[in-house]
Amino acid sequence: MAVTIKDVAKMAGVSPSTVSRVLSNHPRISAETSRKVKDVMEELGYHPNIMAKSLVSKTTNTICVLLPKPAEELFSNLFFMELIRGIVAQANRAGYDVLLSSGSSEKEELGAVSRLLNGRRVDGAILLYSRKDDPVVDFLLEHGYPFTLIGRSEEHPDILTVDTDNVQAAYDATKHLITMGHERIGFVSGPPNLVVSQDRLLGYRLAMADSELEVRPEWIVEGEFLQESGYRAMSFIMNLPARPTALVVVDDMVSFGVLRGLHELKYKVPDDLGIVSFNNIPLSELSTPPISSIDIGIYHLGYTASQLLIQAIQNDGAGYQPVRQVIPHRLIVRESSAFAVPRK
Amino acid sequence: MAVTIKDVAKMAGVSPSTVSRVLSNHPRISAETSRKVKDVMEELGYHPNIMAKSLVSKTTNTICVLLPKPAEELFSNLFFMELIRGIVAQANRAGYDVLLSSGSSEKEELGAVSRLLNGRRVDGAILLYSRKDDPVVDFLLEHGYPFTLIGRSEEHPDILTVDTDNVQAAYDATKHLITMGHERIGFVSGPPNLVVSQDRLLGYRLAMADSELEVRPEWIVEGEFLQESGYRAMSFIMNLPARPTALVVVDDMVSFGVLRGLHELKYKVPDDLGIVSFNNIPLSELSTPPISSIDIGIYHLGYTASQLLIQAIQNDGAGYQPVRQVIPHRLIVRESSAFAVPRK
DNA sequence: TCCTTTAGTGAAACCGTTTGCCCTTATCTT
DNA sequence: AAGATAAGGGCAAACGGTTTCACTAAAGGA
Repeated sequence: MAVTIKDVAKMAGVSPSTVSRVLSNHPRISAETSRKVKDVMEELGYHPNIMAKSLVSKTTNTICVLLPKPAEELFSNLFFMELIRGIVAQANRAGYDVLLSSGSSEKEELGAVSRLLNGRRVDGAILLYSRKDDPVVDFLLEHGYPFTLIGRSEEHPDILTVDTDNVQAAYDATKHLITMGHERIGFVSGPPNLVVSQDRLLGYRLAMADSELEVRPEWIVEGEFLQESGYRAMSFIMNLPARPTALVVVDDMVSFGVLRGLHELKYKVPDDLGIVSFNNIPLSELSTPPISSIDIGIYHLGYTASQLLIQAIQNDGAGYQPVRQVIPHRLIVRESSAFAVPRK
Repeated sequence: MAVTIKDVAKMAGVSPSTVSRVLSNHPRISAETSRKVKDVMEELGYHPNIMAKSLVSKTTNTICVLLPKPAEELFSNLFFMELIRGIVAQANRAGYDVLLSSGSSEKEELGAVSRLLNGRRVDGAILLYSRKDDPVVDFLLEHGYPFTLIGRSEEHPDILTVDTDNVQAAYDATKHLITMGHERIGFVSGPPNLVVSQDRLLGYRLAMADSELEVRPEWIVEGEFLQESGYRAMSFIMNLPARPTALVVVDDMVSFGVLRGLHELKYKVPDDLGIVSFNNIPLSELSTPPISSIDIGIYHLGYTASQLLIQAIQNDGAGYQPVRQVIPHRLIVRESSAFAVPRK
């Protein structure tokens, strides 16, 4: 049987309340008593029971990270790993624990959220990315639970979010290729129902328009955030009669697919096709060739999401206003866009 | 104010005890009462308070994953991602939540473990890999907390572990290269104080000995589980007067480093250097060229670790005997070891 | 018909903390 | 010197469940 606050109290010759107050540094405890109690705690190896504490304080010092439904595959993406790493680092620093939760179906997903939040097991949640009409967002909003969304919600512009300026990022990426001498530039996009896909596509279009370059519809290919998509997009694009000399690719994983396909077909990067993509996951610099990528500060994104969530939790009710925080990005130029060899 | 068991009881015209029993499917509740109570729960939107439940049941239905100290870098390794993915999947299936915990220093690490276990916030822990003389292992053992170690402990052979037969795996990898016609084979190892490094090195030696092939000391290079190590190992080895024609590499991430270096120096894989490595992380097939790798079933490893831990928790005390479970591995042959071009 | 089972439920104690309120002393005020 | 104030602690009631025990009513046994 574990040693409780009462055991300490008895041994120190004080009441349980006093021990509790020592624990929370209550001002009305004399230095002497505090000393004495702490000694006893040490001696007995006392550790406060977190559950009991949570029960009465109605706060768990725990947040949860909700892995999106198709987590099974996506989870393999280093992107999420980095995100979680940032979240955990900041949460731990702030004295919070992080619970990981995934559901294999949408129903399960909602069930898990409901169990965790309604069951008062966690104080708030982080959503790793934004889908359209996300029922989880609706649920959280409806119940007034604190949460941070990584990304941007079209339906709910006024919730707590941490995001990249994806339009600008894509603009920058595209401009970079243009600067390197490319004129025929394609775009490999993600699922059209993800806000991030839309934003990046828009940025690409803006940059092309600004430079008065033509954008042919067949140069824009949609897919998933998976390498297979990149592979497919690549074969489609390389078979076009007038094919682009460079590609803006929505995600590094997708670029890996493109790269692999090109390698199989004996094409050279960047000579035959320049590439720049997004996210700059830790492996972007390790591929052959290393991929130029927009660094969106994934770790930082997670770190900030965690920070804001905890702030929201702690100021809940106190007229807390949700924020939309934008994390700056920057282009990392590597070999995949090294120099232009425009072909006519 | 959230709706409690008492509210339900009042509304349903029964006692709280009855509601509680309905919740836990107690056999001695009439179908009629059960029906009635459940309706009321539904109507009121009742959700049991998990903390309260934990307090009295002295069980949290939560396990924690302890990220090793230098997690900051290692965490970027897809290996851990896969592991965690497996752990979470199985835990959730068994009705357990997973808490992620990392400490930036060894002291913090132990503090975290102690807080979580002693504070009764989690029922058990999973250690992601085994270090020599791990103080965390000592702590857990000393207090009798259930835990699973992924890997193998030299000091404590009789604890619950899930592992790969790394000796055999390395043997297989090496034999494969030999079968492909290689005779001069080197080995890029990990930190010497990790059991896994030792075991794999041993397997390599055994295979070489079995085939009566020479192993030159300079063909064995130690490093970290990081790509930089691979890069360094590569440049060292390629500068040897009589260099190997193939390499067994202790981890895929390290192979990426090797690959990158070779690419920079315009060497071809597998023509100039055959490579086979371990773990088969999801990116192994995406590199250029794709890496032959021993698939150790990372996900499965995590899944099993979780499963065994939960078993141990549930049978704790009931004469539970720790197990050492070995997950089978298999070689995935890809381009990096495609066919031998032995050089004299 | 009377006694023992058995099924179904309620009462109350308890899990380990926190905290509002009250009660002592010791220290000031005037 | 006596009432007021302040400082330091203790009591007991929550927090939201679970579980032992006791109780009632119906059923079964002799």
